[in-house]
Amino acid sequence: MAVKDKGTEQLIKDTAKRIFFSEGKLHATTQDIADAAGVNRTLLNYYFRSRDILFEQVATEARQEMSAVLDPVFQAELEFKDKLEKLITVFMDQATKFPFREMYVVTEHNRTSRVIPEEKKTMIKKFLKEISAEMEKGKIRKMDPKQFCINLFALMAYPLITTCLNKSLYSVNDAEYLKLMKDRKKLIFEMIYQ
Amino acid sequence: MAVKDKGTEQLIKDTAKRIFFSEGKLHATTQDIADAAGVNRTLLNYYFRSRDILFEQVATEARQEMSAVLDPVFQAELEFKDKLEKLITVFMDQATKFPFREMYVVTEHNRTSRVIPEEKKTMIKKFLKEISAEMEKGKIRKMDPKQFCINLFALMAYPLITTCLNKSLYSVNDAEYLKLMKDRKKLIFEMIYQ
DNA sequence: TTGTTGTTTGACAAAAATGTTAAACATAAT
DNA sequence: ATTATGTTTAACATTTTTGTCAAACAACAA
Repeated sequence: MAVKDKGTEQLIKDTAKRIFFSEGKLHATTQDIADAAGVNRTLLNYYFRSRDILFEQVATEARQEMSAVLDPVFQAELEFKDKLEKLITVFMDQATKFPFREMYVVTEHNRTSRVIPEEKKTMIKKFLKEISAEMEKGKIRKMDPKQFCINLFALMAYPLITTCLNKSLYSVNDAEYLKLMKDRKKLIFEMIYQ
Repeated sequence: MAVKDKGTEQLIKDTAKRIFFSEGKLHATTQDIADAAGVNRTLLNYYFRSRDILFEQVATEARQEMSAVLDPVFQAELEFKDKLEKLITVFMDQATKFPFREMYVVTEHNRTSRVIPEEKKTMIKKFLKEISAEMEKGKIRKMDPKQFCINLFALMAYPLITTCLNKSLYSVNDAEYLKLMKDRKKLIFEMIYQ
């Protein structure tokens, strides 16, 4: 029997997150999740009433977990350089564990066109200002600061979403690809800063 | 009634591609597709026998269309600089029309771990060699050429997948985002070359 | 006209996925 | 031992999605 330390409810959520965010099986059924968790499917209904509620809760927690990790970095009182390094480290560690979590949020956003809270937008605007300031200092190539942000997240997120495909395309094994991803932290920083 | 010039069979495939690759509705049912095409759902079975066959055919054609557009550029006898510019133009035009086509191929690849044909790998190896040569010439920052490739596709593909989310996050409208994407062609080139 | 072919439709059947219920079970408190 | 509480299970019901089929239809040839 699987580990049920934190209780069945938590086990079910953790399993759903693993299937969605780590394995990228976006079409998983409740039966798939129950099987992977080693529990009776009925328990998903017992704890979450319905599939939709479970999925919504998982999506909500995904957003919260991302915010909990990223927001403190965005808002930290750090030199921009240090903030950027921190951001890259933190984001890529997360994206290594849960490469499809952002993709899940994106497709959910497409489906529901959920509203982004104002404070989040404000936070981003402040970050964009910091980027602009850094451009003035000549530390970053001049461009629309939004482009800088878009570049940053593209460079971090995309290679982990396409891990499986890339390993095939470039004929590298798991260890080699992991090494590539590890090296990227420094590489991305050097690419966009100074 | 919708345009059925190219015949119902083609209309169904085109509609499926639009829903999957342009709108990013990866969970679409046969009924969704039939409705969007304005035809009776039974016709999907009449022309394609089953949902799986239709979806597989759509995936196969997606790969073929991407190859048909990209391979000639990869294999063209051009200065690396020109090849790179061409690649960016061609890829981003495609990705603008079908932002989720690559994502579809990726998730399909995850599901089926389909084998990449040897000639494709060979083509990529040759491209990686060209990248190495360009690094020797000092035209590209030195790094593992695979990283260069990964960077390139990340910068091109990701912003279009996350269009909807980004428009919300950065508070820009459709026209402004389109402009950003248009400007990216030049921006990406300048970022990774010279 | 009649027959032939391919296409389209609605009614129905089957399969897949989700939801509900009552009963079994475990555990601890009384 | 009994009751109470929360958890788990199997059997069943419902809903959703997919597949089949016979009949209707259209266009055209004999």
